Amino acid sequence: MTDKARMRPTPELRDFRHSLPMELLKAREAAMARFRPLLKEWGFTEQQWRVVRALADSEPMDAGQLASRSLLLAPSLTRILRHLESEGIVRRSVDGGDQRRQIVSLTDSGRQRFEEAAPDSEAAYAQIESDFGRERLELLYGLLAEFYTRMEESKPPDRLK
Amino acid sequence: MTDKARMRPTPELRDFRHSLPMELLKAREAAMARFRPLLKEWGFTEQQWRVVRALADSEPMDAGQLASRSLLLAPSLTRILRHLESEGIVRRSVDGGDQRRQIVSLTDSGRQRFEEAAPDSEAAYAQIESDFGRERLELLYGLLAEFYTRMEESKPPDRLK
DNA sequence: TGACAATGATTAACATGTTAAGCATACTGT
DNA sequence: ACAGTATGCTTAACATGTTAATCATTGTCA
Repeated sequence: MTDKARMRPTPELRDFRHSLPMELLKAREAAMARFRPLLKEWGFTEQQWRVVRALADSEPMDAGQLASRSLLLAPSLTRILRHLESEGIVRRSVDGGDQRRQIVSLTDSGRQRFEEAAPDSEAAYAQIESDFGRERLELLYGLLAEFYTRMEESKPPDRLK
Repeated sequence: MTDKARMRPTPELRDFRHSLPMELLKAREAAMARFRPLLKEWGFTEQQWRVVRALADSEPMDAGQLASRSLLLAPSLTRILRHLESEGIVRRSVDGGDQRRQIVSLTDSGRQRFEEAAPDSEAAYAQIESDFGRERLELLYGLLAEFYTRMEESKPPDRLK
């Protein structure tokens, strides 16, 4: 690790643009640019859509699992569920066995709204796949998965399981 | 586009976890987990640090370039600069040639605070590189760059140049 | 069983993300 | 010079990110 530093001609830092978090952010923004306007048409924010998708995938679910699967922190999820509930998209109830747990499920109307918006979302995804190439996309998925696996192995995190 | 849908045995959507934006987010979170606590020690948020880094890299700069290089939207940058200015970290002045432009530069104190925090940041980056492997990291950088290049080519975006 | 720690969710407070609107300065053509 | 438009930044309003504190319910163990 000092080896690399020693070989540098100057003690300057690496080019500040060579930052992994920023590169990941740029790529993510490039992808989201394909989804955001579309989701807006259907009345969902990016995060609301993640929640609805997670529920549509396997419902019902307690809030903890939901947070983890939709990559949201608890306080954000609390607010989002309050909003989605007021829109009649989700329903909350307390777990019988553990009064602390919230069981969340889609309402009929919620599932319907998901099914309306889903084809557009799928189309955007297919377009990305086509623009970037299926093989390269799979390679990228693999690298990303490998990356965060390594990160979690070598340093104990407490966030976003 | 309908071709692919027709070939599916069931009309179900792909596994909702197989979402590129979410995978990018997970990877980014895994990386940021190494930086956030450290930056907090030095009194910077992630975004404030991006701004200070950009300035330390090439100063002075107008607000437009700064937004672009630190991957921030204008309204966010406005608030962050107001904060950094009140902390005595940056200084703002109007461009002589174009009264609309803000020229932003680091104060001596700002540069000093950057130089204090930078080694920790570099160390965290070196650790990530070591944990994931230099070659794989380079491969990932390349794929990410290729990805957003493709995204920008095939669809005209107006965000985060 | 009764203090005590652990857990699941919410609230609080501040920072940022996101879109649209606003405002001042600069540019353009006539 | 002047109306019209474009540009650079700020404000506004709402949604989410982030950390810490709070609150109720559970689990533990003496």
